[in-house]
Amino acid sequence: MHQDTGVAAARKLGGPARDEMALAPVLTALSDPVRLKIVRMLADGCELSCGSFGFPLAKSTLTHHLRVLRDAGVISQRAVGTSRMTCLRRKDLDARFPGLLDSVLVAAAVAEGRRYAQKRKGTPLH
Amino acid sequence: MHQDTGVAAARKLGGPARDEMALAPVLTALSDPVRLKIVRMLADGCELSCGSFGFPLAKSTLTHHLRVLRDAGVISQRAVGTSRMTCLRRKDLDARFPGLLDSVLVAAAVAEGRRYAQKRKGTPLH
DNA sequence: CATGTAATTCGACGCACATCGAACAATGTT
DNA sequence: AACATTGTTCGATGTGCGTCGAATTACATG
Repeated sequence: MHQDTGVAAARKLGGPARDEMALAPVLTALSDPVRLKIVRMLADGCELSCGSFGFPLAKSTLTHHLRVLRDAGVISQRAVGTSRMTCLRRKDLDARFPGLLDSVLVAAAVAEGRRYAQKRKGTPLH
Repeated sequence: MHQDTGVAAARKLGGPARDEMALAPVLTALSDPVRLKIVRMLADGCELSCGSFGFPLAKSTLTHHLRVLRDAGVISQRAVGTSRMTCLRRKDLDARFPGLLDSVLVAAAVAEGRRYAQKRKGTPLH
């Protein structure tokens, strides 16, 4: 089958191991508006299927973006039926790059003119 | 023929105003290894001339990278003799995107295997 | 088995970017 | 004035990325 080809590779729908996550790919992944939006949608810990994002994009384009995020280690995906559920690898990200994801999420909210209601507890939005 | 986005295109050497700084350009600027290195070199508040970076790059390439950083609002430059002194716009960055720069600097240090010696004290040098 | 749904792979296209060298401009220095 | 130092601007080039549509795989269900 397919086992880690040593460096990089990022096989297995899971992406790189925590220690193998590099900074540049993460920043590159987050620097695209579409991908940043994806990350923001997943920020509350939910799992979404590819079709649930609702972007006006070709499916192949979405697949591409999700692969960039996955290869960088930002998200992970698991197969459920014919779908692929996507979620943030928040724990790994926070462990590897403390504070980075949070500050990017805050910055994204700020840049959008909104306020970041430090959720992650009682307040369920949408 | 080079860009001039029309929207506040960094007309003076100072780059965009604090409120006009956007997130994507900042992340894009930081996602390049050369530019990230530049930012790290400036992280302690020092001012550096273009020649002081010591990169094995053509001067025009360095100019390009500095312009990307400046247009994003990450650095500012001022003319001193025949040199251009470059420094981080830390205050503006921290005000606009709280925690972002610090977490990126920490992440860069982590990704390099080193430790980040939180050398930020209350002393506003210069 | 046939049909349908969900997502990936596969070119292909256009644009943006990192890089370079050469020419230009601005500012010292002799 | 002539020269040296420091950066910028100007093409040019190769690579990578975002986008698409069409073909393909994987799974579910009639």
